[in-house]
Amino acid sequence: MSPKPMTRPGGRSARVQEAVHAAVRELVGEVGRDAVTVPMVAARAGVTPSTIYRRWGDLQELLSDVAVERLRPETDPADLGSLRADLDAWAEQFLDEMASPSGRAYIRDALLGDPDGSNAGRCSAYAAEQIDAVLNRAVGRGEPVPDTERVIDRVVAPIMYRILFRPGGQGADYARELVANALHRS
Amino acid sequence: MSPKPMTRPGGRSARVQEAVHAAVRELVGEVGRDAVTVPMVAARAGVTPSTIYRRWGDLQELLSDVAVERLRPETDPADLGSLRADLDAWAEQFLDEMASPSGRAYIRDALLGDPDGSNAGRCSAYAAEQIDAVLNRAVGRGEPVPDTERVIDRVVAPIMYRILFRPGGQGADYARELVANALHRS
DNA sequence: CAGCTAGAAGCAACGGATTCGCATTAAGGT
DNA sequence: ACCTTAATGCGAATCCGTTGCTTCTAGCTG
Repeated sequence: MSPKPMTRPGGRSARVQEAVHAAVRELVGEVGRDAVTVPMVAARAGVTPSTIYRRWGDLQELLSDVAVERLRPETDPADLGSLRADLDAWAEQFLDEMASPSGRAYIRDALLGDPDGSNAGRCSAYAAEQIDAVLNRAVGRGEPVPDTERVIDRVVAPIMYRILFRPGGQGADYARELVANALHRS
Repeated sequence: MSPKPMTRPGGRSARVQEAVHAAVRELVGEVGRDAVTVPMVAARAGVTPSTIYRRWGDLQELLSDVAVERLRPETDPADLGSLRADLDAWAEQFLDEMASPSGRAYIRDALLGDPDGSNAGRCSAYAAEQIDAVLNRAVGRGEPVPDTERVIDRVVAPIMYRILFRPGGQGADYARELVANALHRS
């Protein structure tokens, strides 16, 4: 949960971290992402700026940290009765959320302050978990299912690539087409 | 070639732009990307910081600008006699270049300081051009070829996704596997 | 070819972000 | 309950980023 290994997770550190995260969320909503500064966050969180610089090192790393938390899915994928329906629904929702202006901003922030790629790795893990849940349900139904990696390569990767490298949104039909390709002769 | 429309392409502006770009390349190599600052670049380029801020607005946009130029492929894809061989070779080289630490850094920088996504769009266009060249050659040979979009979705997107979101490099065999999937029953 | 115009770069000063050393506090273990 | 040490608070010094104004030069016009 913390960007740098927290050797002492107890009370105060956790409180500070939560206060800072909350302050970032509030301020981004109030003054806009580009206007947020470290001293501003520190004041709102009741903390000194040096604390933030020491723990996160950088405004970008802090924003990256917060962005990853907002990219974490809150609910399990819906169960619509079949693998195809579940994947279609999940891919459409994923595309919608990620392609929205705020979604794009969070993705960019998450990648931005992330020298070692660990935050990006967490985003990828979230998607993999959701897909695993869908696939495991399908296995329980006795349906033939593709590999998780295959779904990531065929559905998640193209969606993210287009969002990042090809401004100009894609529709829900594109998501369904990708799902069809992923399930084809699985 | 310039981030903001250059209404006066003549002598001085062009010289300044080239000097600044060269300074960035040198400094990134010398002190590392994270240690580069605008005043540093300005001093090296023999320019005042305000000039850089006015033309690029931001260190990130400047780095993005330089990164895109370094991501531009210098040579056309090799002609090895068959679509499969050409695509294999291209995908392997692409993966190699992009997955290297400096490649990752350039990709991140290109995406980073890019509010409107135009730099990212250029990167995508570079890859599309290279793929088009390979596919057109194959058409000339009478080979059946997949759609460019299909190759992007099946080969380029997974590679970029893994590089960006899954630290922990992929080998050349992964690139070949993706190409095989893209050509399968094309 | 000379003068005009406007865009681009130089200059300087201000405000704020970032860093650093040192004192203080509070976890976690003994 | 005490001790060790990580983590935070505090304040000063530094450097970056920003802005208004001036100067210069490229490109146009007559």
